[in-house]
Amino acid sequence: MIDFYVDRTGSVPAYAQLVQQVREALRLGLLRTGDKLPTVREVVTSCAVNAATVLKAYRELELSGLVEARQGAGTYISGTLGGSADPAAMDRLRGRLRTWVGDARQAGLEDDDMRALVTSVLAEPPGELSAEQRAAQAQAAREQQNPRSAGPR
Amino acid sequence: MIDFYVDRTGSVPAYAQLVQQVREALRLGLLRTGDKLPTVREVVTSCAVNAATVLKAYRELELSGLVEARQGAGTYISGTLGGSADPAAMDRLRGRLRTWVGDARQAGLEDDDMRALVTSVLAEPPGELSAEQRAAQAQAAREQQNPRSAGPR
DNA sequence: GCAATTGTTATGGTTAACTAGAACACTAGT
DNA sequence: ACTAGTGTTCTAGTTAACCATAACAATTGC
Repeated sequence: MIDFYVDRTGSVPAYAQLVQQVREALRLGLLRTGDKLPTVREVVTSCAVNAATVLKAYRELELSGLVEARQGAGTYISGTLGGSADPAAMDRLRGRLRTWVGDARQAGLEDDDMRALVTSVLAEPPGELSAEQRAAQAQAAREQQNPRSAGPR
Repeated sequence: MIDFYVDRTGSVPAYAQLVQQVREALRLGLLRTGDKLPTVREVVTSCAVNAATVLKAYRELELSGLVEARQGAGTYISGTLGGSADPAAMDRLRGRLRTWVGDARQAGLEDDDMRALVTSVLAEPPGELSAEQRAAQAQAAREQQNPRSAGPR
């Protein structure tokens, strides 16, 4: 059971935070089709928000086909998000990212610095790879297909 | 000269978008002390927002010590953000991240999937559970929630 | 059938973000 | 001194998010 966390100090609407947490959990595989979301009243008491706010979040999720609400029963996951990726590949990517984050922290970068870097790289137009980057990418792809035969790091 | 971009379709306040763009440019080294920001009226015409909105953004930046506004002259960068990291190290980290993003794309991940992964890794305290352990925990929680049925209906 | 639980709707009020238009105050260049 | 460009303030209005309360509707479990 996902448990929500709402931060009212910022300017991010509470309902948007709830929606985003469900979407993120779906992307990470922490929620699957059939899983039950907390009831509206549970979220109301645990997050100190209004029922209409929770309902707005759940309704937005339902409109995008991610959940299904049934009166008297509850709200259940009914869709997927991106999760078409192989869990094992996902896990390898997470491990490499964890290493990268560790190195970045050691270089003095704060979390926000890393987030800015990610935003910047994701915004770069794809397909402008240098030969060096292409080689590195090919090597990494080989390692991902055959994780046992670890090549030069 | 930075040029702002404001998206009014979402629920993110316009002034917050301006602030965030300046902070991000500072973190990436795209803006330095002494650089001039666009004038209030320039932003008003280029982004179709109100002068009060731009002023609110610039004021917030000034309160956090990042910029300095001088009447009749303009608004200038007067502070730094995190960017204490060595530019060369920054470049290396960017290159590695670019490779990682390429591999993630090849594995079928969308940009939002990667963002969720980054958020998740940044949120885990040093020495956190591995992805497999987290998945196992999520599965156990699901089974405890729905002991006999596999889903709704 | 009945009671408890759940999602849903309705009404009204509060607050903050944003917009609009105008005017003011300071500075730099001529 | 003058003009133009700059940041700044003011008043007023619109919109959206959120809260509070209550009632309604459908399902579940006994």
